[in-house]
Amino acid sequence: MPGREFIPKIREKRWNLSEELKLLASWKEEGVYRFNKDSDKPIFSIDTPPPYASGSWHVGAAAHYAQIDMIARYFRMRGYEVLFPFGVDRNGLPVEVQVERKFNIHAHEVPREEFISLCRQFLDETEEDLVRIAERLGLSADIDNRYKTDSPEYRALTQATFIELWKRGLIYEDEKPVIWCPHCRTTLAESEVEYEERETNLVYIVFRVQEDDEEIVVATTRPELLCTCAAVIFNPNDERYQRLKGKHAVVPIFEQVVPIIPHPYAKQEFGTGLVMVCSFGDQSDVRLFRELGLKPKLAITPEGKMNEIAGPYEGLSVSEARDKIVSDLKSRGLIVKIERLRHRVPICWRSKDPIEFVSMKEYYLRQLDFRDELIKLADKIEFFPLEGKRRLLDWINSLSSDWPISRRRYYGTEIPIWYCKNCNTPHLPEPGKYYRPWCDPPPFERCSKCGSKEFIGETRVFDTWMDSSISPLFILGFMRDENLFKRAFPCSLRPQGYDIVRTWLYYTLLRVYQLTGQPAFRYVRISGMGLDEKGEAMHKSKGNIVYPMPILEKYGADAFRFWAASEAKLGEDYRFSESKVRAASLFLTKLWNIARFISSFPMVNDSFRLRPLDLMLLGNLNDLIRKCKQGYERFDLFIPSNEVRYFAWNIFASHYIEAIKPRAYNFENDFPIEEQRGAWYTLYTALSVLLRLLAPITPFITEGIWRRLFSPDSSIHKQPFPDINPSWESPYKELLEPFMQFNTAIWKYKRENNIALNEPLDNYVYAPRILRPLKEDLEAMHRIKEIRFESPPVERALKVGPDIYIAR
RNA sequence: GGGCCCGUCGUCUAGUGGCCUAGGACGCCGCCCUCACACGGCGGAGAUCCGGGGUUCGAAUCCCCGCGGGCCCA
Repeated sequence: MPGREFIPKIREKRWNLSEELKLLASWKEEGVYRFNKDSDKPIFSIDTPPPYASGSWHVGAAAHYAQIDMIARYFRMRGYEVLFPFGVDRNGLPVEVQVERKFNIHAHEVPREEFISLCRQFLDETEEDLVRIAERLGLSADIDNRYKTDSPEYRALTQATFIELWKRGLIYEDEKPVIWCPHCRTTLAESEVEYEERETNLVYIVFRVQEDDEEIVVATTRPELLCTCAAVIFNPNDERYQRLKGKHAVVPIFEQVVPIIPHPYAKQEFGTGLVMVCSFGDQSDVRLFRELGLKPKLAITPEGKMNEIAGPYEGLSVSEARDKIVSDLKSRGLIVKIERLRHRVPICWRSKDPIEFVSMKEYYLRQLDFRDELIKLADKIEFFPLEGKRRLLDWINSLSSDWPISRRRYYGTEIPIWYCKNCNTPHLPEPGKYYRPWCDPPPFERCSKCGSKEFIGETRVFDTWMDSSISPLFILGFMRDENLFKRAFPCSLRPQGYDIVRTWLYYTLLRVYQLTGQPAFRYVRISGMGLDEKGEAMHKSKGNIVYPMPILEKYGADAFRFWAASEAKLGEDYRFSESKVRAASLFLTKLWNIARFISSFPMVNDSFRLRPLDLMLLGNLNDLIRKCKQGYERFDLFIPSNEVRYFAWNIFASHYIEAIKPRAYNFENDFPIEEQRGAWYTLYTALSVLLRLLAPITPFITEGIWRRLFSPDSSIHKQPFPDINPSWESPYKELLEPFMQFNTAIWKYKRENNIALNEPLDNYVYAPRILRPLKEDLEAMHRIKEIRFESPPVERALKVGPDIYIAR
């Protein structure tokens, strides 16, 4: 029985998943991925999105982090010192909303300390969950030293940057109508507003024209705002209402007299074509008031109730007032009709309650002045894919007000200001420490203006994006480690989803530009969203979240990671599919068995001679390296994962390995020993390349094979990424296609004629001349009596493939 | 209402004017334990390239008009 002499060094028939856990432990121990800030290597830094600790990851999010890890690993193999931090975002409204729901409380009804500690507890629990998944995924990030955006160090930096911007005059306080969430009781930024289709009533209300007592009908979705109505408008092209121009309308119930004005905002098809302008039903009301020079009256309190301006409706909630006023109008016969209407309602991104406009004194960060500069700045950053930049520019162009950065909430970074109790002058402390003005003693002796010794601490906190938007500065040591910062800034890569371009990306570019005058990043990678098996977004409320842990336990991190790499073209949404994870694990088994086969032979480095068949493979291996590198460099893992899978399985295993078996075993001594060694050399060389091409994507199994076959003591993750080898280039490269076609043709013929693949083929086979250099290999591989490279005898030849014939 | 993006087998995708009677992977069907692998091999079915019109000797690929989906702004 042949084969006895060659026993595979790898005994197991497949990769054992429990080895993943052992490797995790040994990597940790060996510190394979540790960042050395004193290294001479160029630094590649990644501004990893700090996951928000208010919920666990679903498979889509886990896939995103796995992708980022692959990029980190690639650049490490390319010789960069990779700064791959891991942070957890813990500030802001989202956690407060969750805690309020969980304990059924309202933040403003509980002592502040108590509420904060409930938030912290909640965050600690979910954070633990995130960390477990991150570790199991094999993220080569510095998870143990993870940063938290609510740590004193981080918050001190947020405050320090605020103090800096304050000094530069970029912060101002202003009382004006703000976007307000009555549920969260806080101001919101434009970016925190979402829109949702909802059904409401469109109420047709009778107004009287003051000049001639004519009755006109105005349609509105916000009848409770009648008391703030300041004008009625119609479209300048609307023939029906030209006669009203310059006249005045009397608002029912409240009897205020308002001008009737032609304005293009009024759509002729909407309602009656007459629209009332109130302060404020929506954003366009705000604009119209400004444009028409009207004086706003705000009738809604921060609690979402009507105030004294609403007269008899004072104290009612918005929706109660709406019902009440409709029934009052009805009893006076002032309602013509009520229609159901579906329209887009602006809502709070967290509580999903409709937003209102209330007048509030808030701090603002100037951003409108920076629009042109930011648009120019975007050109200095490379976007992958390019479309991500469009989203950013669209958003910058649509900004209409400065950024309100103060929030009347509790779980956030405190605004570091004390006010003189006597003259109210704001005092800012020295940057560098973490300040809590609502409970800390003021760090001032006396007021710089009036000398008073008493101060009142600010109670508001920052919009959480004030924290998140300095993440690249934080990780690079801004204001804390100037050496590192000088070397590493701008940050190399920002990876993120397209859903937070207008928030995280925009605010980061704005703030980093204001603080440093430079683009925050060299590259921005914008990925798509992970969807469930049906292609729908995963939401807790929808109950369709697929959690990663069970998948990781069942198929292993490598299979999951391979799926994450191979499923989504960069920038496109991707669906989760368990069967594709399983398919990925099948490929890993295939890879394992390729290695197992190769491990039957000794690794050789000399006394070998390559045959054309070997050069054919190696030449194509060069092309593969080229393609993979290009993919990695565009941060697109889809390319290397699919290219390597195809090459390893459908070229290397199916065709090359099958073809060199007779030579690698060489039981009949058909080949000189140097050529046998040539096959061994090629097998190991190809495997080494394939493993290293895949190492960033599937770090576990590649490491497992690497340590068994190549180097027991040193990690594959410390190896250089494969380079093109010029000596592998040869014209034999072109033989690959015809070679595979030839094999397919013979296999098919044998099968159709009930000849086992290992049985001899006692016919002459005619093949295209180009294959002549492979004659001996092909004859041995298929056990063909003889291959001829000439025209076949027409009458007795059976065509089995392109230019391939079998003589009968 | 305006702007931008997208639309290829059931699913994910290749494709950037001729190599496409559209390639691969998963899934599906049939046959086969061939000495690395049955978590394997071989073969098969499966796409009028969203619809319509045009440019061109030639279009999935370029242009126009629809339809559908997404995002942003009104």
